[in-house]
Amino acid sequence: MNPSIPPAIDWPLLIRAQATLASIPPRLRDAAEFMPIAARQTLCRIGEPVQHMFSVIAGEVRLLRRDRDGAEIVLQRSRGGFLAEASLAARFYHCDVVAAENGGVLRFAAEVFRESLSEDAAFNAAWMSHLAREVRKLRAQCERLSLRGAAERVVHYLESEGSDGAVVLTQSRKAWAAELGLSHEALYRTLRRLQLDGTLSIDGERIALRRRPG
Amino acid sequence: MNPSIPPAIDWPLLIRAQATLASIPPRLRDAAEFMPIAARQTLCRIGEPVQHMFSVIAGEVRLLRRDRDGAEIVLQRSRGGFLAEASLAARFYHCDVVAAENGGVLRFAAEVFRESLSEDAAFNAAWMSHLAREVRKLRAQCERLSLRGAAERVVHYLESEGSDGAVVLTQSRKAWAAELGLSHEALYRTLRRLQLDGTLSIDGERIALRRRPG
DNA sequence: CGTACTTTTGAATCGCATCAAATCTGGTGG
DNA sequence: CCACCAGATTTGATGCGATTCAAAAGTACG
Repeated sequence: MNPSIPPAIDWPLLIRAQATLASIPPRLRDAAEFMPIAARQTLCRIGEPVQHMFSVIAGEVRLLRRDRDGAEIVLQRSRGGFLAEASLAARFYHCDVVAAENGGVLRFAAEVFRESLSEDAAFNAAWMSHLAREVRKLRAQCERLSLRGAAERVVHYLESEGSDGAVVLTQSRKAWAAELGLSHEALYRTLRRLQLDGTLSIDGERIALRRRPG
Repeated sequence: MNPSIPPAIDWPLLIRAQATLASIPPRLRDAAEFMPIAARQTLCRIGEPVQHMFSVIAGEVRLLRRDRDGAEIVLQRSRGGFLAEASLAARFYHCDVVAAENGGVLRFAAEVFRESLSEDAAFNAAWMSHLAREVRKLRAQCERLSLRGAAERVVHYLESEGSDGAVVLTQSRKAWAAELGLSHEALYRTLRRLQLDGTLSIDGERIALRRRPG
């Protein structure tokens, strides 16, 4: 909510704030740099050699690719924690990494990061389960995009991404529509329809699945 | 191509045959069991406690989930190497694992597998890059499913999964259609159209993107 | 206070899903 | 070896739902 750049950095606070960061070994932590970022700022581009890993501290950062028409496709959104995890094992970035709003990231040298993974068992384990979580999330996303109708995708999203069938959107509905593989008009109409037929309860940014009477 | 069950197992051969298997530590290798599998055989079900990791040696094994209509959604296909990697970090399977054809898998006790990962650095590194590859693959799949038209998905598949724009299908076109999020009829018609307009060259199971004269 | 973007609704169009049905294929058992 | 069967492949007709184009109203931000 506060897009301004922190004047001084409370490291322990920042680092304790996120699960994976909590297990970062001291050596890697000391080698990290805080980087304020502005909306639309590009952190790295597809094809560039991998030199850094990023962890989002504030704001939102996205992994983007573009189709041949130049239309953006969002591959990942992060509002906290690491992103572009797969690039650690690659030589070149396979996506653009772009800030969606003002905020800040921690920047780690890829080389030091890799060394830390092999030296610190706890960090290694945390990273591995982080990757596994990412795999599960992506599988859920693929499953959702395989569904035919707009309504089915919305419900699937609430069931798999929400807690107890409810989510508080952290993005515009337009952006949500893109994530669901729908036009924004289709999403608006679907939400309206699901609200009217009693499937959903919508209160501002909070969208919840109503328990079926059956 | 040979779905019959090997009478005796040439371990070194099998294990050297696959990249990730090559770095399996001796202890884990010795604890592995070869398991012949028949088409449609279920290796594990969603919700069951995770007790084994599987590596496909012959045939094809799939990760499935079902929507509420009971229609299958294929989350992963493997014709060699590990699958359901994310389950290693989980307590319960989050998908069904089912053989698509006759073949065989190696079965590893999950507990021993986890211990080996923490004890053997080379194996750990191989597993990590395996996970990273999976993440990239899934992102490509999501990107593909976000594309509007059938033709665009086919072309994207050839560009991202094929070598130099060409693939040799290892599955039926019907199954491919499901993977692309299309009905099989739509895929047949799209292939036909792309072949006629010169975008594709199709020769049995080999499907290749023709170089544009532009 | 203006500008850019999101949200919302309407109307027309198009592509894909769906249903139907014929042909082809590989594998099974008699 | 052939008849048979299940599933894959292929083509046609139809309808629906999502996209697209258009435009108005609402909202955030400098």
